[in-house]
Amino acid sequence: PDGDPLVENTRKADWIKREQKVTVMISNPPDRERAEGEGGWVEKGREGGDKAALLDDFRLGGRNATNENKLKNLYVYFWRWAAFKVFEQHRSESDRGIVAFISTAGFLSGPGFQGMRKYLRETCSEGWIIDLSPEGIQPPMRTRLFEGVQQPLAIAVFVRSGADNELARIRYAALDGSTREEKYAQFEALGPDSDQWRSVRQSAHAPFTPAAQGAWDTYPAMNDLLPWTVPGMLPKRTWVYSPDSDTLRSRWRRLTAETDIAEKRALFRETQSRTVDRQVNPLPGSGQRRRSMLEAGSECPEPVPFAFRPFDRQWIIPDNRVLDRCSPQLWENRAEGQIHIVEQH
DNA sequence: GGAAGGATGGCGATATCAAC
DNA sequence: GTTGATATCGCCATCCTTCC
Repeated sequence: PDGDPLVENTRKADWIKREQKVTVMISNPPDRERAEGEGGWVEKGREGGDKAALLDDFRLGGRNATNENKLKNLYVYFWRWAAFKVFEQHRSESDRGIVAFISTAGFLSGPGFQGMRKYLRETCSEGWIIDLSPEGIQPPMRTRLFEGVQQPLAIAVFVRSGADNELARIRYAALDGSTREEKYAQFEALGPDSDQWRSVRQSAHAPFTPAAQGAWDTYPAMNDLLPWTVPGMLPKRTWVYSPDSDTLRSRWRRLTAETDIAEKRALFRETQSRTVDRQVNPLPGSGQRRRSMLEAGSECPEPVPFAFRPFDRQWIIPDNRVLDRCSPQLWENRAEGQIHIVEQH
């Protein structure tokens, strides 16, 4: 109701968020992936408005669009809103501002965030990246600044000090202490003029990670030497591979002998793309007809050896009905004497 | 004194989404 | 139907406390 102090405060806060010029924004934005629909007008644009959604400025579209579902994350919505509020909304009054966020570090180098990096480089004059988790995903407990957070984290400070056409000059430093306390000590010692700062690559889409020292960048990339790559198989069920092939045959017999349909579905481990009754095209080169698991007999397709992991050779059931992603190109190029190189990601 | 069960951390696996 | 990346998910060994 009117007059309620909480309501009044909320109105004032909304007014500041909507109308007031904000020069400095400091925050630890919430993080949640798959947050489509929770970004309000930042994500979807205003209803009936003719302007595109703010988030579109973080998108490259085209071939990169397949990676850009990663932008549907609460922390990205907050980044985009903060950048609008500080750098864009009141540009005619003042062209200066600072956004300083601690958030997950995915935007530093993820391919889906190339458009976000381009925006920040083009909008800002300078940037500082403090990588809090150079260990990568799931750092050891003792080095985590927040114990419950398995994701890599980073502090990013971006400054716009006026209109210019130069890309932002960005520096990078990592806190690589082996304990939380060491990291805090490194952080305390870090200042704007410290000599730990390393320059970040200059091009608009490049990761916010340091440029290579020495000759590394002059070496040929893996894709230059081996231009043909395909993803490996992703069965989405663990029973289809095993270190020995007899285990696979007995599992197959157990599954095909099951007459209770609910039990059969459970044993099969159904997913969105593979169910016991779905008709599935055969693997390339197998010459079988399109059929479902319900028609399968007790005879297991002859297991074939495959590279489960580097240096870990196992056996797999070569049947597309049990493989969510069989990687058809891989099967098409399966031939006697063919050599495959496994690239770890 | 030993069984039971919760809490924790290590480790590898997998569900999920939209674009294509 | 296929694809890439992830403040996840799930299993399991270990440690610790509680209970009988």
